[in-house]
Amino acid sequence: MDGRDVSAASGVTIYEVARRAGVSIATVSRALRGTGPVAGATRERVLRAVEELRFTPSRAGVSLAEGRHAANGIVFPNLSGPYFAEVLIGYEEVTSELGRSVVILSTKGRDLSTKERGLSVKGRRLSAHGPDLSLNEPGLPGQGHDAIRDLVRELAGRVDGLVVFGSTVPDDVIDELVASRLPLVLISHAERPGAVTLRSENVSSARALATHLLGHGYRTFAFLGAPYATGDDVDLRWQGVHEVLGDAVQPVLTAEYTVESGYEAALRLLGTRDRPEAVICSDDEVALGAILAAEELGLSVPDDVAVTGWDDIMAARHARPALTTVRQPMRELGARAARALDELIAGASLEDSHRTLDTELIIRSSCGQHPHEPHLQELNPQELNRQARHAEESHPR
Amino acid sequence: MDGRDVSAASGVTIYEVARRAGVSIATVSRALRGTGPVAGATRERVLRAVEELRFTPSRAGVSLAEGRHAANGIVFPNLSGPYFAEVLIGYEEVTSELGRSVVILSTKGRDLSTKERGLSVKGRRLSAHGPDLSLNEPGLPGQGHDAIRDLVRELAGRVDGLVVFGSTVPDDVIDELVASRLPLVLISHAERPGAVTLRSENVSSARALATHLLGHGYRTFAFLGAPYATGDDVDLRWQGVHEVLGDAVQPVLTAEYTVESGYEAALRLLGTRDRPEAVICSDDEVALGAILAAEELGLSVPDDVAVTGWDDIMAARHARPALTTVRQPMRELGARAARALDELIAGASLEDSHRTLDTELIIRSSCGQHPHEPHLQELNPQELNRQARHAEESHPR
DNA sequence: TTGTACGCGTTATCAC
DNA sequence: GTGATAACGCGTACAA
Repeated sequence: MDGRDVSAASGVTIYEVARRAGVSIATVSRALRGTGPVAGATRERVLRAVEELRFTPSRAGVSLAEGRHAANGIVFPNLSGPYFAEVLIGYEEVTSELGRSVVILSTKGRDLSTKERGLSVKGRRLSAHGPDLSLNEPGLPGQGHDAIRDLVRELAGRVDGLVVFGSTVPDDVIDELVASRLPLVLISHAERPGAVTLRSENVSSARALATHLLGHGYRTFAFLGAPYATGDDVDLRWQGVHEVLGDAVQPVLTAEYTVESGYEAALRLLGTRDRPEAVICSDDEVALGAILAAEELGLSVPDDVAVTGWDDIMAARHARPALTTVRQPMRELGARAARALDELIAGASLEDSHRTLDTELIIRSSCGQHPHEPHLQELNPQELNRQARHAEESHPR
Repeated sequence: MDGRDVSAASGVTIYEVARRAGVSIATVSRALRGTGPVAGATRERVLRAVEELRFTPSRAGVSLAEGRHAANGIVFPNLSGPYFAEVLIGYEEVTSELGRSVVILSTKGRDLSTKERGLSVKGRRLSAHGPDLSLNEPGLPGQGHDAIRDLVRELAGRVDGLVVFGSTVPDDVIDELVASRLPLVLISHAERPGAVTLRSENVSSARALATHLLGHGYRTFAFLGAPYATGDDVDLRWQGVHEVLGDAVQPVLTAEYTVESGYEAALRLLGTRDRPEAVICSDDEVALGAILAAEELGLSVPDDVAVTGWDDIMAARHARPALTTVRQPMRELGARAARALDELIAGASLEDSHRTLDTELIIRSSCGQHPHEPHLQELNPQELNRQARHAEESHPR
């Protein structure tokens, strides 16, 4: 407990350096950060003293004096699975390139509690069936809510700006952050006045995907996923799909966005005689689970049932059958969020900027043999002409 | 650039709260942190003022005054692939539970440059063949080295302690950290005086794995991996394998520990007529790549060639064939590192503590039909009795 | 070119 | 129970 050394754990202060170099602390500071003039000889002495004493400026001292942290934060729900990790990679890379540290916060299973979960169908909401969706230990309502609020406040206090994934932080906490004028970028969150939002496109990609499946001749569908809040990615994907397929698609909820959850839900869904011809999954991990379930049930994908994913994670290409999916630029999402945040911090008033990144429909074999385009046209001409952008196995990056 | 508000971006200071509540800043501080006595009525007024002004103590001010950051750091090479992400999950969870923030630093492709890469065979080193292993843009030697040093110093300056993965930070930088008396935990790094190290067991697990494969009757082997520094995990795995198999195992280097790298290297390795009967991979991702390569070449796994991995990532269980591997407790590794670091920060002098976590040999189908134990015994009795701990598909966690 | 002195926002030690 | 006030380590006008 001699921990009174916030200065890089070395305890050496600028005063000691100054004394050793025979100058004032102002000169040391100038010599070190190149602000203001310093005579060559003086600089030499200072640098030598710094070297000998292994001086590193105390981060807390610098932050206090500079009025900034030189650190940015990011809030995500978890790191299991490739999606958030990929976004984080892009975010960390750019942020660190900009000379700022990265502070992370995972909200894990902490419940937002005030939200109702389900899929919205034209205003109404379908409640979840299947396993109990309360992933948390039973407790007072709002418990996780308050815990998250505290954690986010703590984080907000030590960074110059924050990136927050949709559905990880209660909206009133978001509002609080906006009100505090903390530079804020929301990823995959409904647009919000005062905050910059960024996401990959969902609705029209979903329409294109659904249309493609119609072209295969499928007529009964299930949408497999665990949607959370209105306006989040999966909710939008559902909307796009539902728009094209109407009552032909049936929503089925999983507990989480994981392989295991997808497997379990698909096992139930495909175990019945009136199983759908195609299962559109909220994301690749759920889809991989669905493929496993089909295999378990002795069903062939895509002959007995077609399966599609979303994201185009690494495993999607390596799955058997290779997974038809919608590729979204995960790393770029993180990278762009980092840059937008940096601009905000620099003072840019790009508030109320809402950017959407393009996606790409990746047709592989899990949705069946690819019919000729002309055939597709017969089914839904105008829809197809507007959207469908495909790519056969064009390598990412 | 009105950024002079390091206090949670709100700009409200303890002085304003004090004035509004009609008390001194000392009382505000006491009321807020429960140190020292405060009259009930006074406390009420203070708390109300805090609420009304939305006051949050400036993190920089607190850090300076308290002499600590309430944040811990972690340095890893990258986040692509499940391994480091899983360790980070465990680390973040415990650290955040302990009330501390998590600052991350990814060294990415930055080269340590002074290291020679290869596999050590009884003192000698085999240089890498295959693709050029310099993953970086050509540059001055030591360039990445210095970049990492600066980044690590920066990180070290804003945390109370650091967890560092082996082979991500040059040894002299590690020594510098140790010398600065910054609480430090090294994961999968050779033991180092003054630093706590933590890792999963490698050598004897590798021996058990090799022994198991011998039991299958295989007689020619390849060890597929991209070893980096002496004493890192893969180096130890190689040592264990080599100890049992001797000249029957041939080391083959990949460019990275990724599916792609494993695929490419395995494609070359298995494309020849004298391909090994079994490929022992440094980790699951490389192994998944090897399986893909075999498939590409029309070879059956395990009938034509056996493949094993290491780690037991999620995909290992779902691969086809399911991957025989060595399970290591990735999340627990991160969690334990966090706890050890916390103890160090709290003042515990568990320096020179070197803990090794147990692993578990997971036999699945990628190494062939499982022969009866008695048969194994005939081959290498004493070796087996000492080590082999198997488990058939016992679910992790 | 260099030094002095103040401010950054808290915590904590004393007196009162 | 409460209030001055001295650290904490650094950046930077301003003066010299």
